[in-house]
Amino acid sequence: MGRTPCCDKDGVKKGPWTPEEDQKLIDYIQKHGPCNWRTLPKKAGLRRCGKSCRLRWANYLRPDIKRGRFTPEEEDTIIHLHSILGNKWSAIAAKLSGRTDNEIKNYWNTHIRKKLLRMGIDPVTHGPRLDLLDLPSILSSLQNINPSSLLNMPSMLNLQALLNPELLRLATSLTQPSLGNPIMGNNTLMQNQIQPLTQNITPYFDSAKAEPSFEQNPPRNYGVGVNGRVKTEQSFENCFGSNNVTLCPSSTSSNTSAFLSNNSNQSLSNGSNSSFSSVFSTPCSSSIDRLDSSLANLISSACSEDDIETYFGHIVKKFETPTSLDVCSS
DNA sequence: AATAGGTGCAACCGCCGGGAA
DNA sequence: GTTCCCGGCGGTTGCACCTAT
Repeated sequence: MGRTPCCDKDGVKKGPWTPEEDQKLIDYIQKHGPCNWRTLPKKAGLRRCGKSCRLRWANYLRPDIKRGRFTPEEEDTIIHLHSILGNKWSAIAAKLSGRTDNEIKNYWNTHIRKKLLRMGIDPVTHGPRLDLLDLPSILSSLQNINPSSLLNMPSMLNLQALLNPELLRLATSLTQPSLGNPIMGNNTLMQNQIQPLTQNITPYFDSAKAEPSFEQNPPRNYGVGVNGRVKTEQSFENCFGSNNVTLCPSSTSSNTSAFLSNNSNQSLSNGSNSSFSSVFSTPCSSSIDRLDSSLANLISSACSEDDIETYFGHIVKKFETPTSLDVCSS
């Protein structure tokens, strides 16, 4: 049995609200409060559906609604929350006082979404646009890594004071045989070595300190982060520390994809469309020297927390996604 | 000046979950 | 346990306005 309509369709007005209708609704709610939307229109003298009244009140007439353009801070908040919550507009609206879910949804679809697309960022995953990536070459180059090199992983974990925790997550993900990881297979030795070491990781990265406003640290431009803000020297020092790392601003430097497709031992400053890349300077930290060159290059190729997180997030996710073969074999 | 295409946003639609009967 | 109602949510539509040609 289907639901009965929320209102009698006959005689119910649709379309834009007139100022008179608005006033009737406001008057009624101010007098009686917003209760029982189904019966409200009749009592208020409106030829409208109760749902329409609720929407009009919630999205337009409510006195606590903030009008006007979204501030950069609000935009940052929306992007951040969307990366966590997805299209949960009401949940996002709950964190932004005075903004409605409808308003945020509209703003996302008309402004932020397009802005992210222009920046090469997938507005759904908040990772790089997969339609711009040569994913097969990325995956094939990863598969070319010598598995024995990953035995140095504990050394890499010693870098936790320097490196982005997302890199750490990547490294540990690469060693998870349970994820159908094509590199490690069922290497339980690796698992046994890595698992204990990853128990007590305390990343240096402090998201509260990352990416301070451009106004505070304008001098050097290291590219644009996911939220569109310009990364600065200070923001990277906040992420990685400044002792062993030199960041190289570059407009045409290699991105992770291009680097990985080379499966390289090379520096990364050639030919890419990445908004940011950086390389470790020489001398590298001694810890990095201890790593296998393939893995070291994997790490050094992607000092941008945004780049590495998004690129490898996709790759790891790819590993985690069961294929038809996986399903058959299990 | 005319008009086609793009943009922004209010409003609608269909579906869902929770709770009352 | 089932049915029904209500409020709420996310996706989509329609239209006014803007911009480029």
